Amino acid sequence: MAKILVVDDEPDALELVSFNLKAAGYEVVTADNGGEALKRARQHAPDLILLDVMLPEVDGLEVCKLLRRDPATAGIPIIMLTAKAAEIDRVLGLELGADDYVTKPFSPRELVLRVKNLLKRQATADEKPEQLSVGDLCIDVPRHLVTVARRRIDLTATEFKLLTTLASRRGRVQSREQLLRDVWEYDNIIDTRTVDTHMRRLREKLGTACRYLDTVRGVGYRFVEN
Amino acid sequence: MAKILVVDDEPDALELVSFNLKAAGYEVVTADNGGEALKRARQHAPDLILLDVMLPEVDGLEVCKLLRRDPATAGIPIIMLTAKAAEIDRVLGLELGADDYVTKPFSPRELVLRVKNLLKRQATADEKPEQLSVGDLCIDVPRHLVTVARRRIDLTATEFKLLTTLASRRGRVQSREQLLRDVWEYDNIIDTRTVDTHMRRLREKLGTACRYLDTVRGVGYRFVEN
DNA sequence: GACGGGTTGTCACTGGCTTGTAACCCAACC
DNA sequence: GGTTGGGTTACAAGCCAGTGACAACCCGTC
Repeated sequence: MAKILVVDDEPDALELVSFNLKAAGYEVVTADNGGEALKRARQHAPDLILLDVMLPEVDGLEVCKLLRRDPATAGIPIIMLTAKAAEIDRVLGLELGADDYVTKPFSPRELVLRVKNLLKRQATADEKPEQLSVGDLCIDVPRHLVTVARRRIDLTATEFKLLTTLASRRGRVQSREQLLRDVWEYDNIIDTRTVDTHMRRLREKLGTACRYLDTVRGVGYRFVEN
Repeated sequence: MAKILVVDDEPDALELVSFNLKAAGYEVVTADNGGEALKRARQHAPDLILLDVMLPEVDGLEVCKLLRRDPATAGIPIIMLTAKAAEIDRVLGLELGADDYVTKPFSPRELVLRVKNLLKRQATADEKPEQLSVGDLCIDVPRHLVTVARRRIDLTATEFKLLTTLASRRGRVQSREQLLRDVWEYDNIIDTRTVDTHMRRLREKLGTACRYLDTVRGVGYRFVEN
């Protein structure tokens, strides 16, 4: 199962967390200071890091920053452990890029739940193949290329993003609000027919391949499952 | 609002806690010994349990362990009440999996605060299951797909929401008013036969699977327990 | 800076499906 | 046997997605 690096300078806390993670079936690696943490992270390539903010010498925030800077560890999800809820949500999310945090004192069960959740999110996010293809439709994301039955289709930037967003969540219905958030990056959702219009253009260009795009009345749009 | 099970053998303490929780708007169920606690927990499926450590016969620690072992109650957050702070934080966290503890004597205000906090944490951590399935009926929420015996059933948005609302509260009767609030998001409840009509359409489309939908005369509708 | 092609967001219109309501009927309960 | 409450049928209003048109905008070129 997944390997987790736990970083904390207090032996008791380290023990508490390790015990519970092991009980939940995870493999655990520990470190009791920042330098050690960086070394272990590179060495063991854990699937997730639990990082205490309060550490002697190099503190947790710094460690987090360094982990993110190193390409070898930049992709590893991090959960920060902290005593102060107030300070954290500002600094953490924005500057450092931790993925979640748990405030002390925490219940072991909650911690394990968070770990589980984050690993799951990671797992689903990870499967980001560069090429999506279904039937005779093929989408090459980095090349920004779409083909239907080997014939190239020219899409605009928005159309392409709309298509890939739908295709990457194949089978799941996406509401118009969801699409506006993810494709257009609109925060405040205003009522327009923008999504519909773009779907129409997309379908028109896709020709026969438009059969992969479902409308779910009253809900949104969906890329067919198979 | 949330339902809380309070377990304590001293009537005064029980009364004090109950009173304050009720004042804070919670529904309260009580038990004055371990056996009773286990029974009530299974029976009422509370959202949180307040558990005194010192109980006659089966003590609180044991109750906690047993609650965790039973799948029906394993997911319910537990706050332990104890006189001794020292003993608890190690034992508790490691072996038992309580989520928080409060040392006696406590201020009612603090207790309510802890309860509120834990419920909030729970709410955010809780992931609702994406797929509901009973017998040959399968409901996939993100895909917006319903199948009966592998055959796909086309439902309208309202029908789908009605079905998932009932199915997610399996076994519990939902009044028409409740359904109008949750499915239709109506504030002011007017007396119509809207719910009935939709139930009829839903049953018609579900075919044989309509056996999962009960009518409870004079009360409302229910998705069968199993 | 003016022009032109391409892209994008908004709007009005429309047909069809969804949905709320009323009327009627039947079954269960008293 | 009356009454209550839900099932059933029918229907009109309203909503919703598809569509065509268009103005605003971006961006490269002249």
